Formats: sequence, C-alpha cells, structure tokens
Amino acid sequence: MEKTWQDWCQSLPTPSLAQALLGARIQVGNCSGLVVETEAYLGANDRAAHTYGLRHTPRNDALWQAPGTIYVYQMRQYYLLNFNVQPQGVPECLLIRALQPEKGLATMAQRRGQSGVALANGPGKLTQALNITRADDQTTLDTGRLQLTLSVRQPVQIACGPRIGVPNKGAATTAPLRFWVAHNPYVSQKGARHDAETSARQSWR
DNA sequence: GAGCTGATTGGCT
DNA sequence: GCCAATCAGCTCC
Repeated sequence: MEKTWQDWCQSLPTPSLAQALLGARIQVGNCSGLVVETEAYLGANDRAAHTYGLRHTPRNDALWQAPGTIYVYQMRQYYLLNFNVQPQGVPECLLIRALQPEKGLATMAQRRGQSGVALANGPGKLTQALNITRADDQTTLDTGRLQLTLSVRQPVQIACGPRIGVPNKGAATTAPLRFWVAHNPYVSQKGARHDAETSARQSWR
C-alpha cells in the first residue's frame, strides 16, 4: 500500500521532503515526467518565500491550505509549480524546477516549440510542457487533474546547493535548499551537458 | 561554454 | 511604479 501524500508530508521536515520528491512522477493527461530538481521554501522565516513574515494575500492563498494543495505562481509570462507540504496554516512548499520527460514527448514538444533536454529543464518550461496554468492553482493532488506518484525511481546520488534567483537575501540566498538528481542531464543547470540518454539511465538506481 | 541582457506580465505597496 | 522562485538569444572569450 502506497503512503498517502499527507502521511508522507508528516514523515519528514520540508527540506528532506524536497530530496524525497526526486524520482516522483508527475502526470497531467497523457504527459508525464520524473522530478529531477526541487527547491524548498520555508514559509515565515524564509526571505525568498512568498509567505515570508506570514504574508497572506489572495495570490498565495493556496500556500495556506491543506498539504497536497497546488500553488501555481506566475513569473513574467511563465508559471511555476509548487506543492504544499505542511499542515494547513504552515506555508511551506516545494518548487518543482525540472522534469525528465517520460510520456507525451510529442505533445510537450509542440507546446514548448523545443525538444529533447529543453522540454522541461526549468520551472517555467515544465509548466508549459504540461500545460499547467493558474487554473490549476488551489486544486489538490486528490481532486485536480495533476497526479503525483512518489518514489517511482531512486536517484543514485542527490546533489544540493543554493536556490536560483534569490539574490541579496542573506541566509535565504545561500541556504542549500535546492536538490537535484546528480548527473541527470534534465536538471535546469546549464553546465552539465552529457550524453543525455546514457546519463539519464545512470542517474537512477 | 559562460556570462550578460532584453523581453514583458501580474501582483503588491 | 517597482519588483519578481524566468527564458532564450546574443556576445565574447
């Protein structure tokens, strides 16, 4: 019997959940991919979080809902996908930064206007590939059209580092709250350009 | 390959 | 008006 999302959320603190989410499958319609990169956002005390200082606005209301609530935020002309992980009233969440595409490659390529590694190697790209928009904000993993399957694969090695796009915010800028599957070519970092297929296989157990 | 920059939308002060 | 959890294309090594 699989653990429910709620049980899973209660089993670990948020940064550990960010690591544990690597290897999960996200599916929307007939498109799916494996989570290869995440970031943790730690609510009230995290200057990079939208809920820093317990800010509660119409935009971030989803973060104040029950665990499993989906928060979709618009950045420029892109959408960013987050999952709420802590009990209602504790606004901590996980940002999905990159996916390794599995199914529906042609559909995703059509939506993106790109193919291969560039399909979903960034937070704005994967939402475009999976057609996730503000319409999915405040839906949940139980009732929404987005399905999540935990622990489909196990990373050989998990790497961590500072989050991206969080400048001049002291501890929030440097805290190692970004986690990715080491050696996987579908992460959003530019540097690692390996043989995509070979490395993708070798990055999972 | 690495680093910089322009594009450009929406939410909040 | 200001700023932001981005992206892609362009330069210059």
